[in-house]
Amino acid sequence: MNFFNILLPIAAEGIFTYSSDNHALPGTRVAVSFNNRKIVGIVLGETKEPPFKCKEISIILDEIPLFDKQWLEFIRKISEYYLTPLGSTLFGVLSPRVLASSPPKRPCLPKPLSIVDVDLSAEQKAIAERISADMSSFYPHLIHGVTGSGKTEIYMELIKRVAAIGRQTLYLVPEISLTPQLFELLSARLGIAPSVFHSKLPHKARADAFWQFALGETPFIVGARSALFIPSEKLGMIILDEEHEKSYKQEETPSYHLRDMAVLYAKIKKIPIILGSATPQVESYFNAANGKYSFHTLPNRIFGASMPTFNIIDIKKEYTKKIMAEPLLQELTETVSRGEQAIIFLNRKGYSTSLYCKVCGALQYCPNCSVPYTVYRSGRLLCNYCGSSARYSGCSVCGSTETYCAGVGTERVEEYLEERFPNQIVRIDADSVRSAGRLTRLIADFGSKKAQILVGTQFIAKGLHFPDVTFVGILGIDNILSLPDFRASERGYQLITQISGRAGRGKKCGIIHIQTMMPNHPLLNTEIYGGQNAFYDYELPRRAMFKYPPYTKLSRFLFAGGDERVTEEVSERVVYNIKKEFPKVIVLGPAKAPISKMNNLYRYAALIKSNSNKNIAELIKRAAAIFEKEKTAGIIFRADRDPYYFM
DNA sequence: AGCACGCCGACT
DNA sequence: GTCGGCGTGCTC
Repeated sequence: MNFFNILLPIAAEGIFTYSSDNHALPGTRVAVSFNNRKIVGIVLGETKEPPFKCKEISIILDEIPLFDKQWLEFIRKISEYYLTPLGSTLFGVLSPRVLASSPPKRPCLPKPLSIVDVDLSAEQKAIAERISADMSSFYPHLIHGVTGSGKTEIYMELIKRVAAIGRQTLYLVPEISLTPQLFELLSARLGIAPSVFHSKLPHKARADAFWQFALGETPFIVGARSALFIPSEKLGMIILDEEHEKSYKQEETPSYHLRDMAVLYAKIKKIPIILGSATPQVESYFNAANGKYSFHTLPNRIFGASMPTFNIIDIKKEYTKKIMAEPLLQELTETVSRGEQAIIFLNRKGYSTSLYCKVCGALQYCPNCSVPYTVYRSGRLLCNYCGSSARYSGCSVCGSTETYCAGVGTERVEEYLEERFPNQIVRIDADSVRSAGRLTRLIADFGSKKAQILVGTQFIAKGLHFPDVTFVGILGIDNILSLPDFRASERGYQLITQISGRAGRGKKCGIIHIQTMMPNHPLLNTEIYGGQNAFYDYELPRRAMFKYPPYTKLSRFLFAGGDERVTEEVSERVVYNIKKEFPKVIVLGPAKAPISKMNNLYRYAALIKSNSNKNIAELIKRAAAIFEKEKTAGIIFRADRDPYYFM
């Protein structure tokens, strides 16, 4: 009888011993009975007979190990870095259903399509050459290319070169359903229907795509976060586009950042990784500027399309309940009458961000969270944090039904514009694009010029290409710049640059109109947008001065519990001890989190700043141990390494 | 994670 | 008197 350590995808350490008469190599999948249910796990290795009786492996599923040593090492490193138990890590990176799926009986080779080649520009060609000079070692690259500079064409060229040496490319994008235009491009350049992988696919399709890539039947796969964890022996390159996207940071356990994990995996696999963005994250820019990544820049748009110009509209003086300032509306009217198209950006969905009682003035809050309800045109109230919804039946304080709305959302902008430009409005936000088909249709409507004006949230900031858009209106920038987050400036910069990138991609040039109450805010100084490095030259010294990344490493502790006083006390005891034990580390807090109650749990947070990664793992482990000792029932502790969310 | 066991509130 | 709420604990 042989004994094996099996890693199971469960929210715990997840390593259990099972026996078998047969032999199973590390990395092979096995089906076992666990707590009276059937579950598929991964063999970690052989072990000696344990002092307790153990169950037998039901079936060994693979002849050859599906997961190689490097993959297992990768998962271990993630578990160590984010201080997440190994089983939870496995559960979090690979869906148990995919893990349990079997390879299709027949290989499913990709369908060949006709190829449409383009000539790369000299700049594009030079970057492709430099990157492909060494394809067999770990080599991180950052391509900093302005919007419309043709980064994607470089990726296509590299995918071809990697395929030519019989290896595969993993192409990671932030939100796959938002890039319908990417599929056409990939098909046209590479001559095969791209294989895609993301968590919204039906289970069967997801399993098929997983196996297609794992078995090396397709030269590349386009995927969202979860695609990084498809094992592949022949993996030859990773591309991670829009590397600055904050959606790459996973909020669920393990709370990893996909960029950091992709770089780690490339290092383990000894392959090149290409990060691309028009607005790299400050940390990535810093890494590239310091030679940790190889730095490539594309300063010009292809086909000579010009960069847009800015128009800052100061609404301080004429601030009324008007949704758009008079000059903005006028410009919009002129744009539309010239037959050109416009995009209006606002980062708030729904009709209005707050509902007040007209009689007693009370703001109507979500009953579970310290957050005002968002109002929808349909009359529903919805909490964006806990998901609770209600129909308004009167003020929660005085019962009156007379209300007024403050704070504008995309639905309200749509309504406002619909009155002025009937049948010319398309709205794209998380509510209007519940399904991928719906999004494709809305994009097609705008692309075919059935509608002249597109209103939307962040959804419209990336990737879309409409040559006739010459007007971009940004309404919500003040909300973003005022967030209590050290990345607020960076977000503002990225958003303005990315949305600007939607204008003037054709022959005509575009104008970006920014409506603001803070016209003197440094991020609205157009010099910041005048050169590729200007923002970073402004931001890096500030990060250094206030001891923020990339100059320090951050972690965030969050304590949440049903009893406010008890939660606060526990957080104080844990943080007090940590401060005492780690005097060299800066610990801020604990303090009430900006959203002080969510889902009926009161929240306290602390921020840890340290000069290096060195002590952090130890510090977090200590904090968890102190918490275990100090906690009372019903209190949760979470440590988030490299946090991106501070609410 | 799931699933069982276990102890306190509103119903036939 | 029971149904069921989800808090705690265990799974090789």
